[in-house]
Amino acid sequence: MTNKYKASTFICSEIEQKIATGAYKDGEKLNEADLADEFNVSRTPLREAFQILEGIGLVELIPNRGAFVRRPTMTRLVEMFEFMAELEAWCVKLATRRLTSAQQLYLKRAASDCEKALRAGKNDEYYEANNRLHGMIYQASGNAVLEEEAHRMHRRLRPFRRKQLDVTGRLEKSMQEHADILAAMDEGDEEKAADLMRKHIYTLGNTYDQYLAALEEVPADVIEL
Amino acid sequence: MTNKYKASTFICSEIEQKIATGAYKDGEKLNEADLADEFNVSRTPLREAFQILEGIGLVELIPNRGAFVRRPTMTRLVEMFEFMAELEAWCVKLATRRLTSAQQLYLKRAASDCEKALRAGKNDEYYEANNRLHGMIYQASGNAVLEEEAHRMHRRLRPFRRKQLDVTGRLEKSMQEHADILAAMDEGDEEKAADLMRKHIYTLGNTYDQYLAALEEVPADVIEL
DNA sequence: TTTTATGAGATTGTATATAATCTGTCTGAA
DNA sequence: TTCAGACAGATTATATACAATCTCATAAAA
Repeated sequence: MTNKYKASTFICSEIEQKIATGAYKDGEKLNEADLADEFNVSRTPLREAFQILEGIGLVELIPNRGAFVRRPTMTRLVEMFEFMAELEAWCVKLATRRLTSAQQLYLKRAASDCEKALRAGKNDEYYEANNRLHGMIYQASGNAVLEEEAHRMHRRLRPFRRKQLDVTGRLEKSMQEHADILAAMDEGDEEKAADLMRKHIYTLGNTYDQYLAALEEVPADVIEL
Repeated sequence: MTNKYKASTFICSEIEQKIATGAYKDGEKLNEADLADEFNVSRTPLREAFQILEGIGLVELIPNRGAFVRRPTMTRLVEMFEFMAELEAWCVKLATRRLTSAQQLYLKRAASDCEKALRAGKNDEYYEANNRLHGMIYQASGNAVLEEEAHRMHRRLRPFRRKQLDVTGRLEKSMQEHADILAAMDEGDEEKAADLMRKHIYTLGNTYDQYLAALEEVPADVIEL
């Protein structure tokens, strides 16, 4: 392995990508020996990667049978976004009640960083600032379990996102949505804030649906929110 | 291993129990070689068990450092119940809209089985029927991702439950709550049904809190709902 | 023909061996 | 003393060896 990280981590993200892009088809069996060969590692780290992938839901592990690709269908992907939307809406609702002034400041800075990055056309920075914004909302919910689950779900959706492309000015709209959510939080209107967040996240699923419903295969990724 | 199952599965539930009961203390390091010795297996299935436990959140895996017990604090346990309550409330809300008559029938039967088991004092049967009831509500939500996450969270809470004991007639109250939830669903009042379910689950956390807040240590388990 | 046995080959599960990394202690220089 | 470097022991990560299980084709029996 050229990478300094644990081999299993690397392998995991590689396979994750291959499943997301469709290089590995749904239901396909992943043979340990073959893949170990392909990645130039032994079966041990590979099996570890399988277990992680099972946790992400991209692989099904059947005892004494092996690992099988479980690629989300269009329907399932929409359900994942629906679930994520609800989680984030709940985070916002709780955060609105419990937000400290320090957290509030942090959120505004993250939002402003998003805007700067967008104007500068720096997608990586936008991505990072956006993560900071959402991450702080998870944290500000004050429920550490909810926070973790939100992060986990976000991570599960990651391979189905696209960092690079801004389709139909979605990013511009996202900026406005961020602002609206923060405004509603400032007003202390938790229902409104939650509702806006739900739509903000769920729009992704819909946009996705709208563009790609006709396609048989689930495409590789989704625009970033 | 005397068991016919995969060793890792067995080991996993053993360690799970030991963490829940406090035999392994929070933050304690789990040494691979020692535990392998203790369970009379090699380190391989043990490492697998660690990974599963990490997914359940009972262990933290630090690369090149090892596995460390992460036993939920009282606060965290309450947060877990809070999260579960919200998940189930959402399930009920969606289920109320989408319930088929077959599913409705299934629910009523499960509820009635709960009652029979309770009267007969058969705790195992109550447990099973109760699971059927809740499981069907997850399924009837129509969102497979939500359904899975509800099951996952239920499983995570399992080691902290107690199947045997009915404290302060909690089970009797649970029966009534089941009936009320189903009634609200029949009426098509999704908000009411969701609210009742939220309280039904969350009561556990509160009951727990009420009884055991004074204790320093998180006790082994919680009454069944 | 259909069904059940059986065995070889393939594949997964577990054990063990080797490599890489960490931890803590010691030394010696500033 | 205090701190960087280095070495030894311990521990984890990975590779390989061995055991258990499954798959599937073949063949014998109903």
